[in-house]
Amino acid sequence: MTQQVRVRFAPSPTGLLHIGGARTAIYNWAFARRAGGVFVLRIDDTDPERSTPENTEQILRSMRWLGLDWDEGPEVDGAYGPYFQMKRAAHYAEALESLKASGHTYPCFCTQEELEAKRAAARSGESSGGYDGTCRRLGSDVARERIDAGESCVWRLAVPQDRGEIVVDDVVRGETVFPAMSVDDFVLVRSDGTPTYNFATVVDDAAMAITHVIRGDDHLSNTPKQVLVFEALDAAVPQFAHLSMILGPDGKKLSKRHGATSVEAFHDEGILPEALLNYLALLGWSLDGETTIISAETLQENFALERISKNPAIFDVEKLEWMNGVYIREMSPEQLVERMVPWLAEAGLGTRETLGARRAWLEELAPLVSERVKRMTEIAPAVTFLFGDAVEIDPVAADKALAAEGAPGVLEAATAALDGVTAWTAEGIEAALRSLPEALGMKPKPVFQAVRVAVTGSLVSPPLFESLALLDRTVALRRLRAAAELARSR
RNA sequence: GGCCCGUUCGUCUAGCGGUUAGGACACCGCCCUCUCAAGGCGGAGAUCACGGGUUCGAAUCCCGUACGGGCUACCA
Repeated sequence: MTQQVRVRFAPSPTGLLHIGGARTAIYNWAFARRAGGVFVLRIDDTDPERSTPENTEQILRSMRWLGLDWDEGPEVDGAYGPYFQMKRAAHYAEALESLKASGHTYPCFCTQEELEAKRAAARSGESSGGYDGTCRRLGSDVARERIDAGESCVWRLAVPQDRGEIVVDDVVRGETVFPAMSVDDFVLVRSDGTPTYNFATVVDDAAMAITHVIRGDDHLSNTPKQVLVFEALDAAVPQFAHLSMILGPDGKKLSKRHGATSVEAFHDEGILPEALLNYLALLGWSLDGETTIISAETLQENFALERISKNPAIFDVEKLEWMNGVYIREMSPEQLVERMVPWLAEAGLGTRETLGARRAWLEELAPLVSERVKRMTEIAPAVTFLFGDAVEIDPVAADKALAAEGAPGVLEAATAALDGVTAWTAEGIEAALRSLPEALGMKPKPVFQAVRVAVTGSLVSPPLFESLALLDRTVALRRLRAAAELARSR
């Protein structure tokens, strides 16, 4: 019998969903989908100091934006809830009781100061570090008395003395062996009664019947501890898969220093969710070594833990941008318009309503910009000249194209030619302007550059004829005349 | 310090005993061209971290070393 695959992504709401967490979530999600299993979202909010509801909201929003839907978790009821650790106190209490009954835990009365002293001694001396077991030797009667006397204590795991080696079966790393000696009697429950991470995680993973734990590399060293807790609880140990870290361009752990690291920041900076998902999926996993563009569907159908790479990966924004450009170019005009309207509105080029009323016009504009932008944020600046009457002419562009020899004549000729165009379409406009260079005895480039600067205000723009066609003829002519005036005055 | 993990073009990776070490981003050149892009074609770029083994044969297996990283909390 094969049991149902159940995986979980367990972010801590002490911050936003960042790139590393997002990738972990993607892998868990894809793995669950591929296996026809269940993807659980659990909020590990056991740090009351730093956890906030805003962060939780933010995380949920980022997950949804990326298209990572969960089967159980916040706002999605399931049979294994609640899905906030803060609401699971009863489970931890119950687990602690069972550990007390089986003798796998003991109370420790050592103070912070004593522990600090022990640690300092251990560092300078020989001992292997970790808790020295003072309270483990106390004897249950004495312990009982001190608890009854109201002395506060933590509960530590009594690591079996004869455990030998702990073998962690990791799909990514292979079998990793830890000497049980290297695991000390760590704290399960704090003196205030709250569980520590290594305890809560295991209690929940066991209670939620998690079959595969896919998480960051930084937890690999915690795994032997957790294996011991699973064993003490007499629970099945899940299959593990530890993912390498994502690093910044300098090879150091990714942080704010490296710029945007939260999923939300990428959204704000014009990255599409499908591109981020694609990029992250391939940062540490590969379909075949050839494929670079992969859809969420393909990912769900092909993701395999076995193809996760072991080495840490450096986050390369340039490649992400390239990928984002690919997705922008792949969109149909209708799709692109749908997606770019909010960005245009935000840039002040209209409201969603006024822009919505110009759908057909926007759909003609879309293909003109789609192949020259990498991020959604670049669209508005590239098409601003198509909105409004006048255009602001870039001084450098004016110097280069308008102050050039013959510019006034070019602009006058262009004005006349366009004035006579019968069909105001890209084709009609091109037909009218094509013959201009020859008629003026000039090379094509300076002629079209002068017109471009006059109409778009810039030396760089979408194709001239198509752009003109999207402008009102009167607006275009007015701009040409204004530029001619400007050119003459130079 | 102890215990773990990692190391193939600048970057992401393919490779799982025999390959001219493949692909993608970035870079360079050419073509296309009204600018910028996009696209097409081509190029440069990896003594597979280093040193020992095993083997007829090693990027691939084993052992060291170096470098990088993680854990070693009443953080997660």
